[in-house]
Amino acid sequence: MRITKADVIQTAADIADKNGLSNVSLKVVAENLNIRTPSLYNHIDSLESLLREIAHNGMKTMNERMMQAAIGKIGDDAIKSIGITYLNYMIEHPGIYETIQWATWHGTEETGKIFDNYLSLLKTLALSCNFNPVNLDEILNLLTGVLHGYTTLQLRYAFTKPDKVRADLSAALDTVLAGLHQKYDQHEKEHL
Amino acid sequence: MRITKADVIQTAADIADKNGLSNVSLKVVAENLNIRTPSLYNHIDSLESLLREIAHNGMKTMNERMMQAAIGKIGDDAIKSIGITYLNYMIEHPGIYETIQWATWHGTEETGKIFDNYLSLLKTLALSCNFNPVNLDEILNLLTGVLHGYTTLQLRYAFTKPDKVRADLSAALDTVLAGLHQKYDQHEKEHL
DNA sequence: TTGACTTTACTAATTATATTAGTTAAAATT
DNA sequence: AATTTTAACTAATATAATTAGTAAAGTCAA
Repeated sequence: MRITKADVIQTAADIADKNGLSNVSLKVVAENLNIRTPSLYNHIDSLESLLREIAHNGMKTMNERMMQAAIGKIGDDAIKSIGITYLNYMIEHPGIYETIQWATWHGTEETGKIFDNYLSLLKTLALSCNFNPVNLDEILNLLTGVLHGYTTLQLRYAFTKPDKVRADLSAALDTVLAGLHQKYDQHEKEHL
Repeated sequence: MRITKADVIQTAADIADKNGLSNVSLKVVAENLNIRTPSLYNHIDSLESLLREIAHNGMKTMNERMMQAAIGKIGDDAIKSIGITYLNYMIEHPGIYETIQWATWHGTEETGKIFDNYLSLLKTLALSCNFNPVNLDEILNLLTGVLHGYTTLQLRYAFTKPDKVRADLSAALDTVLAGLHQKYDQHEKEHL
């Protein structure tokens, strides 16, 4: 009967997934929780901060899932695996993903930190691809960019043809990785 | 003294660029135009539709600029050129770009049509790269994805180090194009 | 168990904004 | 010049976020 902060965030996230971010209002969240709107302020600071918390929760969950997905894998294989995991999360939680994009523009330090955790995972995996560490930043920028852009633009097809979109993402990552290997692969020193 | 629909959109777009999309309200737009809020309804249908018009205007302008930028160029050169143009627009008009992203989620048929024009330009240029036309869709999806994702994620650095971000985007596109060529280049028929 | 304290709910009131209705004057059109 | 359209206005309404102040229920130490 008593409501916790986690309940509030969860409920709001569910509404976002079902009806879109623009339909998340304190009024609707409160109704879903069977409390009055002002009571929400016992758990949150403002609507904005609630949205940010939805985004942060989502980002953290994605990070965890991607870490899980990378376990036991290295190189291109690992990169593609987390890419598919990223896409899958977005298909499952389009509203949360929309909120994450909102947070790109309305984020705080915390938002940046969670994003850095993601970068840090990608960095480890990129190193396992045998790329020259000197170019790591360029490589990360490209990988994060492709993932974000590709999944966002393909999301509208992802509900009707999820398998095709997944396969296409995999192919797209193959292409990008091919380019990266051609350009940044480290050659073993031949004569020492 | 009399205000036109174009004035309203322009004013709203300027506010978005200066203060961010979330600070675009009918109240503020009206104040900037020195009219009362309800008078705006002589020009627009709703706040939502105004935002959509900002996005559509911006997308059309980008399309025009990219077409200009592609004139006299083919192949990788042309692709990179429109990529830089895309990034430049975003740096100049972050608020409009934010609105375009909003329209990704709240778009109409019209939004789709304008996006198709962009795709159509990219398609022509991709064909001039000598890629196998069979794979055109995959190629377009990757190119649009990289452009959107890369620019979005790099925007925060783009104001302080625009030249670096531009150079990095160029390098990233080189990488992607290298991958695309390796995978999709058409081999001329050798014996006819 | 009781009493202090904290948490979380409530109602009532305030503020801000979008939107509608109805009106009028200027501009454009015939 | 008469008519129609356009675009401004004021006044009113609706909805949502937020604040203030209060009460009940839960927690915990003595």
